[in-house]
Amino acid sequence: MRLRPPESDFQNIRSLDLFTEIADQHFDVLMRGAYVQNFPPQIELIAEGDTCDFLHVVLSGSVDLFSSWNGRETSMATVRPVSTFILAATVKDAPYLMSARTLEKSRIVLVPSKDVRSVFDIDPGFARAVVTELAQCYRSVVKNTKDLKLRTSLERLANYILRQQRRAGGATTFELQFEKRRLASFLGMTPENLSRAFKGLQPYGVRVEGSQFVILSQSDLERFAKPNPLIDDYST
Amino acid sequence: MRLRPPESDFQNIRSLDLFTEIADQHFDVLMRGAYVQNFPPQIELIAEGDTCDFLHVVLSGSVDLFSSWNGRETSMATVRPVSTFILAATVKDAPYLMSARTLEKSRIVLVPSKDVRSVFDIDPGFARAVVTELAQCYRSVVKNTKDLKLRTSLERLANYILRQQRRAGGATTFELQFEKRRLASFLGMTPENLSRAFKGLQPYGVRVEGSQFVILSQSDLERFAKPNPLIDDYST
DNA sequence: GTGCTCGCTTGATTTTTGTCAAGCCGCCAG
DNA sequence: CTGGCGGCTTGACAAAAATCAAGCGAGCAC
Repeated sequence: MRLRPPESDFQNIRSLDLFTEIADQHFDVLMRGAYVQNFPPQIELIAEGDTCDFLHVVLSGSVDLFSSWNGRETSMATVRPVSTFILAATVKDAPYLMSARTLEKSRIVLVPSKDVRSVFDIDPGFARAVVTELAQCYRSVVKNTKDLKLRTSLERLANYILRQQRRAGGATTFELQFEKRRLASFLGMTPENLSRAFKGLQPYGVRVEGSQFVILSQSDLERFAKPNPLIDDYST
Repeated sequence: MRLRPPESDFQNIRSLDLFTEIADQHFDVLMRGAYVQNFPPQIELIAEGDTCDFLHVVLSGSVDLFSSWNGRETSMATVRPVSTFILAATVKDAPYLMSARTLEKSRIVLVPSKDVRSVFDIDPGFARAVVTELAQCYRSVVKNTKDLKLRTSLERLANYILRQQRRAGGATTFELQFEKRRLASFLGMTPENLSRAFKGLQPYGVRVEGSQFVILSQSDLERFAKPNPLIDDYST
């Protein structure tokens, strides 16, 4: 089942921000120890608390990061191609704080954590990329915390819709990429409340039909949502 | 007002995890560009959205990191000596996501961000320390998010009390280091609800008198709080 | 087709949390 | 001492969110 990554995957991985500045021979070191694997949907890749043996790179498909406590569970983030996850656990050699499961059929590269750490120590370009990526991750979580603590669930949903619209290229119609129950969990609410929240946004020109979102009035929605780059712009 | 750090401060800064592995001459570079300053209480040091010119190091006193949106405000973290803040904005050269204000009279070192970035590129020991520190920060925020999303406010308070107890060396009696209103904000609740939550923990053996916390029954409190290292252990 | 599952929705209800208003109390200036 | 201020608490109430229960409807096995 486990295979060395073929040439075609190399290019995908190499094109990641994390690997653009790495020296060729160091990239080769990482890839020599790496495995690529195809997973079916709904497979638990890692469990929180486990020790961290591999940095994961999602080449295709998508992965849900989630956490549990006392019988409750919450979705923390969705990882889409091409990006990495659990970089922090990798560099700290600490246990995972989140579990991960495939949402759909996914192709994933596993790079041994100790290789990542040793290349970090000898390749300044890679070191800079790791620190930039980590800072990016940190800032994303901080933004998420601000979203959770400063906004009501209706405001979170409104801003989520605006962010997804931006990701979809600004179109007034776009698709939700996963189940509504997962969206509810990500936004910190119950599926029932998400249903009601969709209705609550109708007065601001939002229509939801199945997994299709339609924004009838951009200005009304934005006036209500009050998006802020220091919360909603995930690129900085 | 602005002064180069005197020798006595050097030792404090040098002893930070961030600077133990840095080469002497690189540490000197950072300190040559640095300023040390004493601030009175309640001074806003940085405002979210500002560009990041300095890495901040708290030598004494304490600093509150907080964020605002749409007229609301929430406390994100408290920084105590000796540690740094806004490392992520520094390495990314991106705008601050949080504002910072002194809680009490505080002594703070300001290290120019560009010096931090340039030393990062030439000093592998420092680079490793930066990435470790950032990973630590990231993991702390993830834990905080899990706390917020998986627990009720009463459970958050119970676990907060247990964490503070640990910080205080495990004693059954210890002091809250700041105002209750700030604790309420940090825990994501109103001051009124915090008051009621204190009462709600009385059946589990928690007594609050002024800023004094007394744990009458460790086991009852722990049975209710269900602390978990993947949320409550800030050292890993 | 029928019957089933599963995710989503809806309504009724309870629980939790926030808001508003008032009062208490320690602290400090005058 | 006295008065005022600010933080904390309390109670009554309103809003938000979770829970419970039922029903809908698309997809699928048979």
